[in-house]
Amino acid sequence: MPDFPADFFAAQLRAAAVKVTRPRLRVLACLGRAAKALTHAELEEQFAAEAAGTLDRVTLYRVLDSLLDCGLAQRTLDARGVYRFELNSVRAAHAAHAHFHCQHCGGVTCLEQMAMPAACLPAGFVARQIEVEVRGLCAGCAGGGR
Amino acid sequence: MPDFPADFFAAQLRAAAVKVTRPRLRVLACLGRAAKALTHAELEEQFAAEAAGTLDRVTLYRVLDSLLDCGLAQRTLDARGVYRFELNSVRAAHAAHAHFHCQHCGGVTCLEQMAMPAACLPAGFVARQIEVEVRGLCAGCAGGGR
DNA sequence: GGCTTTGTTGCAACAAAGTTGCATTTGCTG
DNA sequence: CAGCAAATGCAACTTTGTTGCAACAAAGCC
Repeated sequence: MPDFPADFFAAQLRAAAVKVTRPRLRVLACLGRAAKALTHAELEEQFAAEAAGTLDRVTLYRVLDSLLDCGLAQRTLDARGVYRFELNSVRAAHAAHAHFHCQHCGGVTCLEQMAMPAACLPAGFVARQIEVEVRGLCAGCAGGGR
Repeated sequence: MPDFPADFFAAQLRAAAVKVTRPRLRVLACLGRAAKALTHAELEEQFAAEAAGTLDRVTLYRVLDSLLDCGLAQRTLDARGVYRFELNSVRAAHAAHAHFHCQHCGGVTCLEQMAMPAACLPAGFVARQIEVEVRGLCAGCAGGGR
């Protein structure tokens, strides 16, 4: 995860013609610090632990929406059907390789060595990202469990 | 979509050592009839329209769970993060090719001509299915909108 | 710097999707 | 056909996400 300079996020917000507010900066900082994409609930927890105090549920949803709108963050669904939010810059690195999803323990493993297919689309279609997910059993669950 | 013989589903349930009940048969018949994977809400609607009368929300959830357990159905998340249920036999055909997901209109297109990658896993991992999703803009949205 | 405007925040209430507990009914087995 | 375990239906609840609205604050203007 890259380390972000102090005023980095504020500059990004200004560049996107979006107001620079404390909640937005807090969310960006938190997402920048996180190793993984976070759910709304996880973000809320983080803020509750911070000295700056809790952040309203709805505000958090709306902040995240605004970050999606201006292209700073992206949203994906996890295995439970819950949205996870991630800085776009961080996400780009993860889109580049396949992921393994264990159907038993739910764990996710990066498959960096696996070849990604080339997009082969009908005329007029534009590809922005390709996601490959392999499902099955991880070493731990295949050996012992189920 | 294949056409299922009269007693087909009952036989499948018996084979899976699961009790043959009216709700389960209704759900299987409905899924067998459907062209696409259905959500819980869509199934409920279908049943409300049927002469046999409505099916309890919770019962429907539990019936679907039991069908997942015994391997007759599968569950995936749609773009909204809602579960969609599908007969396993129908689904197998769809897992074999990549899908295109339009980020603008939300439409899904089958990419039958696109090559699927081979799974390349760490030792001990077992692959059961590979899913490839290309995201971007479909012909309609790339041309006109956004 | 103070003022205005417009977008943002926080609160309350709501909606959709899914889960849990429990009493009753139903399918299967002997 | 009697008994039992499993399945059903009902009510209540949890989690996740959304909408409406009044109070507030950031950015621009004088």
